[in-house]
Amino acid sequence: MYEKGMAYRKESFVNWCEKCQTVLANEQVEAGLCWRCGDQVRQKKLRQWFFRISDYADDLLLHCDQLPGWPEKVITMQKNWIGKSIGAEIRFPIENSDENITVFTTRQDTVFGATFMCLAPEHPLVPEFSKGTTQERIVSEFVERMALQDRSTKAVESYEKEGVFTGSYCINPMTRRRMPIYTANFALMGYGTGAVMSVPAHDQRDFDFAKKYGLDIIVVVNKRDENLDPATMTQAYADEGVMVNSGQFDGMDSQKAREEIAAYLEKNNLGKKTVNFRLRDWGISRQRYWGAPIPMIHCNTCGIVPVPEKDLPILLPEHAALLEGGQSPLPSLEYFAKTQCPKCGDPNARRETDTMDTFVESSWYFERYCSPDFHEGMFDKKAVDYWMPVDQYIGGVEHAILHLLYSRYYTRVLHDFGLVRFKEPFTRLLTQGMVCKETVSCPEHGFLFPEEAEGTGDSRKCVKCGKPVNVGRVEKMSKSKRNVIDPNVLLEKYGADTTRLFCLFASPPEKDLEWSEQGVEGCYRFINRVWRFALDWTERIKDVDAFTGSPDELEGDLRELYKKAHQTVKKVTADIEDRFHFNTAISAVMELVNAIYGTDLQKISDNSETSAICARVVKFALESAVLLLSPMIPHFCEEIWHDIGHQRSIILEPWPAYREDALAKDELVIVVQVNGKLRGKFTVPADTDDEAIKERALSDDYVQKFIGGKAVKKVIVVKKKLVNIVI
RNA sequence: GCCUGGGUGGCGGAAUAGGUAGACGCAAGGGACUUAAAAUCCCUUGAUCCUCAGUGGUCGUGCGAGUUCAAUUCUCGCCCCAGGCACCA
Repeated sequence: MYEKGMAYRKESFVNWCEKCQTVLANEQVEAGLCWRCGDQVRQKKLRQWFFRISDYADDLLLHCDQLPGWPEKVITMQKNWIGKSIGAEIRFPIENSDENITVFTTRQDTVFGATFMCLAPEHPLVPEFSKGTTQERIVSEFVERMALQDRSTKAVESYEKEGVFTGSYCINPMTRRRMPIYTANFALMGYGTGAVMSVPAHDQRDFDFAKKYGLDIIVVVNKRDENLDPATMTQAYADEGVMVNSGQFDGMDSQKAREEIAAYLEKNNLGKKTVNFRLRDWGISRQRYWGAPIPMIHCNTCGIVPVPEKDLPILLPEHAALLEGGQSPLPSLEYFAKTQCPKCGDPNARRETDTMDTFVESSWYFERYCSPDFHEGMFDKKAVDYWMPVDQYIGGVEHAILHLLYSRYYTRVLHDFGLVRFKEPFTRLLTQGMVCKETVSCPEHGFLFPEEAEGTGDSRKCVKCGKPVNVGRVEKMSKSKRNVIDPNVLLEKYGADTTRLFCLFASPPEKDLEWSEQGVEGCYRFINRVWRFALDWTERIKDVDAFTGSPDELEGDLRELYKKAHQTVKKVTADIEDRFHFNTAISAVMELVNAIYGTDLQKISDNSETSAICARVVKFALESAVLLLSPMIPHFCEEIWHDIGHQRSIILEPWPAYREDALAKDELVIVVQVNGKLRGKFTVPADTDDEAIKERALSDDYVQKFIGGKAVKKVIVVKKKLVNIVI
């Protein structure tokens, strides 16, 4: 990737704790302080490795619409994350200089209204602009203060907008107006060019900023039916409208002006039309011990040299002594860090000691899984050609953006290297909801496992020190927050089948779930219910063939039971195949089992005429239930399967099929509404036509009571379901 | 703050193409069986109102509007909860 320009180094900022001598993750910074030692965290500039994912932004975006097997919400999130916006780059000449500031904007139509400029505090020009001016100290203090602030997107966007004048001016290329240059906390170095042309009349952020610092507001887009007045405006007008105060563009529609102004800028060499992405290049460097080493060598003579392919992979030394504080031991491990330059042979070359973000490995592990024992490269191409792409990928929604986007990107890289034949790694995607639970923490011992808090409810105490615990909000289970449950407790008490059934029955998989063990008893009872029935009937059914004929050969309760079994097969099949909704699949089987219990089988069985057919229908119903349950509670089903007369394992059985002629109901329940309110219901044979149903509904005594002699305005008949009488 | 979801009985959830809200299960209450308990089985269970206790009335799917003969489902506005926001992975 390095040789093809897909991996490169650049400077970027990290959260640095001086006391712990380590880089902190955003979640490890709490209110600007280190979560371990409470020391001030500051932004430190480091030279780090990046992957050029931005080269693939357009392709990743384009193919979002070619993933029909992915949930819509994930597609939307990825599109928004990539954040393609079409706009223009505009160059603003700096006063008393030959240099320009380039900005990116999607609203070049408002350029005539730009009255000041804002640069990100990290922008390299900021110190230059203030140098030698009265603002120099104020600016450097501001920049220094910003360096102490959390600069994550989340934090930056929640700060109150503030900034300081740098002491310099630039010139609006369209109006020749002198624009003060500010540095402001809402300008992001990572987006666009790190500079924002501020148009307070038509951007809320700029409006707030201008009001705060008394900067000029000029209206350049009027509402179509109203003239805006900067003096009375209480908020920015960001919508489309009619151009004013914009020279030759006056009177034009703002949408059209956007095109025209872009063309004008380009023609007059003041800027150009351009596309910008929100997606930033992927920083893969980690200054940590655990992680795959980045296989690069720094040589004093040759510069950066990749480790030759024959020496890959570079393995992490597994027994390094950990250092005081939190820094990685790799740079100080001479046997690891010191190496020979593969190019010039210099024995004093140094290995790169940054390791890779673990997202790198999770971006291609699925390819590796196709040939885990392969030693001649990343993976065996033949195996990958055979197995990949993944037909059905399953993962938590928390991965909807990063992991899934990185995997899509990395697959493209492999594709462009000719290593794989596809661009998209996952054909169908199911994003599971998260299992959530409240967090519990002790003022002294931090986050506690649930079993480390004794007592009940809010009066729980820490088992280590007896102090009352703080019960936090419900959030996704995680190792770091310790709000986790050990499945072994359930496994020991109820066994694997009950535990599996319970987890599947609790809710559909894509939904978040707050963990609770209420209901596990019911699953245990259900399994036992099936077991008892099978046991009761084993002798009568183990040597007969299950009935599989037409329902017309049956009558009464047996016919009903037989149909119910077929209907259940259809429902369960659809629930699992189309929706992955195991909870409703299980309730359908529960209904079938209830129907089996609810049929007076003893009576039918005792009658010598019906006894034989009864055993065969019972066998079909029970077998259907067991087959349908077998993916969910396999051990239990295997055992019953043998008990009721089968030699071969149930896992070798095909999935049950249903008969179309056994699905149709013999009778329909028709609901009657008067003005949309339920007023009655009746049963008709399934082949009754709409007209007859309508007559029956209108003549119903009870319904007539509600019509009360009033004129019927309209009667709506919904096929096989409902009649609504409007009066 | 921005993006994406979600909100239905005491609880988990169902309603798959706008058409009977509450399937299935838990919990609770009552009963049967038992010397007793466990297990099992049966019944009741959204709220509320009623001199006609009924195949009863009214209300009810986070809140407020709207579209429709009909809205948990569609539209708009709001509230709350969760996930993501680029170094948790």
